[in-house]
Amino acid sequence: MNIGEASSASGVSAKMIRYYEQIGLIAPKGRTESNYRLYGPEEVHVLRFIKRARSLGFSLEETETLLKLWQDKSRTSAAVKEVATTHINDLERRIAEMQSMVKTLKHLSHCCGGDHRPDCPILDDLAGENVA
Amino acid sequence: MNIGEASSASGVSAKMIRYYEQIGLIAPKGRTESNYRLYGPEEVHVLRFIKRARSLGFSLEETETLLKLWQDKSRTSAAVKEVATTHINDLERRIAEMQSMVKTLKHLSHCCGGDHRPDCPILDDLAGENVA
DNA sequence: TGTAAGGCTTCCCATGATGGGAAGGTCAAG
DNA sequence: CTTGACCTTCCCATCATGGGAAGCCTTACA
Repeated sequence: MNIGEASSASGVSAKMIRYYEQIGLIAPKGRTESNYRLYGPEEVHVLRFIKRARSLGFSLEETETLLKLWQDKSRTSAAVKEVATTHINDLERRIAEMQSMVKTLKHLSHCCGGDHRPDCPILDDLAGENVA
Repeated sequence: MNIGEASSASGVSAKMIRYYEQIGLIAPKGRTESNYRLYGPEEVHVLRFIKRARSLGFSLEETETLLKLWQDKSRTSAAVKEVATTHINDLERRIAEMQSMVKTLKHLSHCCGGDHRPDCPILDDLAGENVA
């Protein structure tokens, strides 16, 4: 199967498949005489794996680690769990940061008239004027 | 004041001050004979404004909008509030996405032994095997 | 059989916000 | 007068993705 078919079978764009190949994540099974990349069901499976990992927020580097663990039959589930746990902690840290932003912004918005007048506690806060 | 002083007075790195200048966010008050950038308290105030906006998660583009509104004495607070509201919605959407990832990952982690054995529901999920 | 359409190749560029670092000019203190 | 700390511009890297050009290949149809 060509790259276009592998793309629609996996949901990963052809552009990305080539990029993943470039960074060593996945190689085509071979090439045709005319240099077209060739993929089999194995490769599509790997592409789906990558896509699922990305959709759970894993970086490509983490995804590579997970992929290697997947292919390593002598892995321990502890090793996998550690990658996941680290990622969960990272996500939770970022969520907390954003929630803090939202909290501040909602407070400022609540205090802002939102009318035709120029007075605005949001701008006052950004300008460092301790009004709100 | 030179860029170094403006940097420590505002908390924005010299590198970033130059970048913000490049994209048209802030210009130095002038230059010395030897081409050094010169800043006054006004400019430091603007830099602090930018920094605060960034810390609330606004993009540089949104920050530019807010900066223009700040400097426009005939702005309406409604215009400012709209920028903030859009940003809040964006943050909340991203928070929800990440929370969904965390939820899934926590479930998978919970089901994962985390021991010396290779069996791992996390990998099974990534591989598309509907085990967990 | 010729041609047109669409798929494939590689290569370069852009994003957003930030940092690293080199090469070279400037300033202030000793 | 030298040294070190500052400043200048310029280029490169990050992370994951997309856009697009130039050129080759394949397939389908007239």
